[in-house]
Amino acid sequence: MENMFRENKNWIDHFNLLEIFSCGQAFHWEEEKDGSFTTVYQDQWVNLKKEGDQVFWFFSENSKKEMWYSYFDLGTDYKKVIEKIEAVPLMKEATQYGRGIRILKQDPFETIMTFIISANNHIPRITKAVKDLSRLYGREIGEYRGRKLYSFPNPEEFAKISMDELRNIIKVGYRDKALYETGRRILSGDYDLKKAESLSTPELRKELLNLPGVGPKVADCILLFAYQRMEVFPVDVWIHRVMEEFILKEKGSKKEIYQKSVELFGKEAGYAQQYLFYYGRAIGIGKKEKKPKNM
DNA sequence: GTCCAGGCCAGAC
DNA sequence: GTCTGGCCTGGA
Repeated sequence: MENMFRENKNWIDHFNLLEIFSCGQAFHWEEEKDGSFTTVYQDQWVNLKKEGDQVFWFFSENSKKEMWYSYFDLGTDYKKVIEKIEAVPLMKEATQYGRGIRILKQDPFETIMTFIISANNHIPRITKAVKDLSRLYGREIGEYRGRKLYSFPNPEEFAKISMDELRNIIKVGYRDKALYETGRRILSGDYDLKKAESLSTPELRKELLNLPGVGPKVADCILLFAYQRMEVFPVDVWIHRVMEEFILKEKGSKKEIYQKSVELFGKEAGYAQQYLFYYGRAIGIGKKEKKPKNM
C-alpha cells in the first residue's frame, strides 16, 4: 500500500502546487482532474492535494515523507526569505503574487538533460520531450488513477537512445547532439554526479559549463533546481526584461543584470528570480508588442 | 507563408 | 571578453 497522510503545518502559507510546478522549474508533473498534482522523483512518485489549510499526501511505497519534505524544500522558512527581499522595488508585489512558490530539489541528471532541452524552446515542447523520454526510455514505476507513471531515464538508460531517436522521435531538434554527448559524459564519470554535490558553486558551475548544450543560463538553472545553490540568478529573456524595466530602469547586459541580483538579493537571489519570473510572465512585462498590420 | 520562443556555440572583432 | 548570426520544431 502506498503511504497516505494529511497535515497542516506552518509552511502551508507558502505552498501552492500550481505555482510551484508552473513557475518554470519543473516539467515532469501532471495536474489531475480533481485539482491535485502528481509528480515523479527518480523512481518515486507522489500525489498531493491542497484543501484549505491542509495538504493531502499520497505517495509510492518506496518513498518516505522525509524525502518529499526535502524535495519541496519544506525546511526553509519562506516567510523569512520574503522578508529579506521584499524591500527591493517590485518584490513586494511579486512575492505576494507568487507567495506559494517553493524551489524544488530535483534529480540532477534529469535536470541537466531537461534544461538542455529547454534552451531556445517552448514549454509545451519541453514538457512533451520529458514525458516521451520517460515513457519510451525510462521505467514504469507505478500506476495512479489508471495512468502509468514513468521515471526519467537514468544515465545507463539514456545512453541506449540514439541521436536519430532523439531528433526524430523525441523531437529535440538540434539539441540532439548535446544531449547525446552530455549523457555519455555523465555515464562515463567525466562529469561526476556524486562529486558535484560537494563542489563549491563556482567550481560546479564551471563543471556544468563544460557539458555540451550547457551555457550560463542552463547552468544556473541546474545549480538552483537540482543543487540548491540559492545564490544563483538564472537570467533568461523574461528576467532580463523585468530587470531592465523595473530595477535597472535602462538596458543592461546579462552580466550587469546578474551582478545587480547579487547586490540586491545576495543569498536569496534564486528565490527572487522565481518570484520575478512568475510575476513577470503573469503580467506580461516587457512583452514585445505585436505590430499591427498595414501600418 | 512568416516569425520566433524560458540559449548555445562558433566565428569575428 | 563581447557581439552576431544561425539553429530544429511547431504553434500563432
